[in-house]
Amino acid sequence: MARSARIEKVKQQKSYSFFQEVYEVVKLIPQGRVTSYGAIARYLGTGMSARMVGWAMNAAHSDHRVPAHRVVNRVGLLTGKHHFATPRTMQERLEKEGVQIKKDLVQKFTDVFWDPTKELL
DNA sequence: GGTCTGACCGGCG
DNA sequence: ACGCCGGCCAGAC
Repeated sequence: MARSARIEKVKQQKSYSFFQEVYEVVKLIPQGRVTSYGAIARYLGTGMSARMVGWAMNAAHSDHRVPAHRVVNRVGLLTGKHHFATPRTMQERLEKEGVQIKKDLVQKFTDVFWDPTKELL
């Protein structure tokens, strides 16, 4: 097999498993709760690379089984709303689950926050 | 190769 | 919890 083809395969497998790990965690977020990119990153052991979790969400865009709207940034801001069908999709889905939002900010954030490192084993 | 850009985060003021 | 900064790392030029 050609060298470049092998590298491509490794990269695909790497990103595949990383995406899958992220998706599995996101799928476990209960309705009406939210978590943050950094919390997922810590849970997966990727530490400070929370950006990669956000990057993984871009790929999750196609997968409707992944409730990406339940992932916000560390202060409860809906930073990913522009990546949904419309800029209001994310907020509407959350409000339908009972999450209060004002000015793109999740209200009672500490109560609604779901930390995988604490809730999962 | 360098350089820039993010759905980010922790620390500091 | 506002604002800035340095760190993070994959992808696009």
